[in-house]
Amino acid sequence: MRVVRPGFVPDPSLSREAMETLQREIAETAVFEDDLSVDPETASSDSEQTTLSGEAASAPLVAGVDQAFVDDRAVSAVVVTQGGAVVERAHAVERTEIPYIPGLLSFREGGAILAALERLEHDPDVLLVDGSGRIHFREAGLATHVGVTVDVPTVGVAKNLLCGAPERPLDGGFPEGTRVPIHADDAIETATAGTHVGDAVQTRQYDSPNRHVNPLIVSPGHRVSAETATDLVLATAAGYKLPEPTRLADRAADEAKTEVP
DNA sequence: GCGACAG
DNA sequence: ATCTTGTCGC
Repeated sequence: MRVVRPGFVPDPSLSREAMETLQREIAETAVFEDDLSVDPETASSDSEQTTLSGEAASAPLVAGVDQAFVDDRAVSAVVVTQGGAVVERAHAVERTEIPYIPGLLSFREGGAILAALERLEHDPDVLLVDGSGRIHFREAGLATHVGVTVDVPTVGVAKNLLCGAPERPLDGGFPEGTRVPIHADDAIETATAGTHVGDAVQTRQYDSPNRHVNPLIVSPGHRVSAETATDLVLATAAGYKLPEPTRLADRAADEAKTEVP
């Protein structure tokens, strides 16, 4: 897949000020409503499906994107899946020009991700990106930045909350399938306080008391609503905390990392 | 000045 | 994210 909005390609040489200005522009362009060809119910694990009319329908292409690092190099891996099966894998290695700065992650990792996406022969119907989407100070997290730049539906899947107010405390975890709404707070300067910007999602939980799994933080990246973003994550999770496409991309990045000079 | 902060 | 063995718990 290709860049559709060249002006949004993350440029690490920009000043912090310019980066933030670009993010506000990206947020205005982003669509936090459903505009995708994926039905979460058919996104899970049985590859070929059948429609009500008996027509053969192929499951949507759901891709996972994740990065690994080796010194000043970022390795971005993309794994495209369809009904749980791997359709294609691609990865790219790019130098990181700036350090990790909360709120500006896309300017550090975005370039490598776009490079990996451009090597894909199949265009995913939706991308699960590691990190935040709309749950961001200017509603332009990594998932949103990437989604808007290539104009593909994206979902942000993070392990920690960047900002925003959970409807209930997230400590201790919840039963599997639980979703706790996260609302915009003062830290999210571009949204009206109270706006539903994402969910804490419990994709997995231990049976007994003592130990517990923390929920994932899911938010819309682009062309996906908060509800659908969570539906997709729950539908593609298969017994583990991370959704399958993300887990696959995770280890693909680690493998690729091994072969980096 | 203090706090808060994805990967 | 990354550096890393054992260890606690199911």
